[in-house]
Amino acid sequence: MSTGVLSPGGHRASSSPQQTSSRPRTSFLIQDILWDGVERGARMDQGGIPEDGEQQDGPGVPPAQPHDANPDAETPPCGRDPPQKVMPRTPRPAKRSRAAFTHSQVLELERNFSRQKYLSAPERAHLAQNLQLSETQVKIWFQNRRYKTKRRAGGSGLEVGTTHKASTLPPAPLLALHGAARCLPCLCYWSPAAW
DNA sequence: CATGTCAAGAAGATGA
DNA sequence: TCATCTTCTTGACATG
Repeated sequence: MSTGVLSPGGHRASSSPQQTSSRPRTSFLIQDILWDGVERGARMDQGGIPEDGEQQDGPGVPPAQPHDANPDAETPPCGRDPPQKVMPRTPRPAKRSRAAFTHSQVLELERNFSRQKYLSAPERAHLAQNLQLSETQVKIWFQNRRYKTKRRAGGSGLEVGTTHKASTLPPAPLLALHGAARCLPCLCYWSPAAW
């Protein structure tokens, strides 16, 4: 990877249909990870979201202190951001938590994504730093975003809405939405169905 | 309660 | 060998 964007063709496992043989989903691994989450459970009460030790990039241990850890996180006007859902406090071993990125974080991510679908390591690092997220989170976010885009747009033309019915949207207007989001505060939660 | 979304986990594939 | 990719699944949440 030199500088610049990783060309999608650079890596990419083409479109090899992976034998989706019933993979033995390993829930235990998650628990394993959350193992120490038990301790974290205490912390979870605070924000509802645990923190994980950041690791360079290693999959497995999710990083970060996203969401509310972001000073940038202005209370979203109408988003689903509010990470502090009054959690009844779970006595049980901390479950896998779902980090909710803040409005501004998502905005920035989206903005970057609309410019480049692939980030180089330096770019990712920079973005992560800017957003106060871990590189892993940024990486995962881009992965998920690409996949989602593909699925949604992918349906475009072909089996639209085989699985989803949200196929009714134009595949691209990320930027357009961004602009709109800036103008319309309530778009902060760009109706998910509209992606 | 059913369904959808999201972030992340995991398996397999690939290029350097 | 490693990092990253794609794809699918899982688990937590949100909403109708």
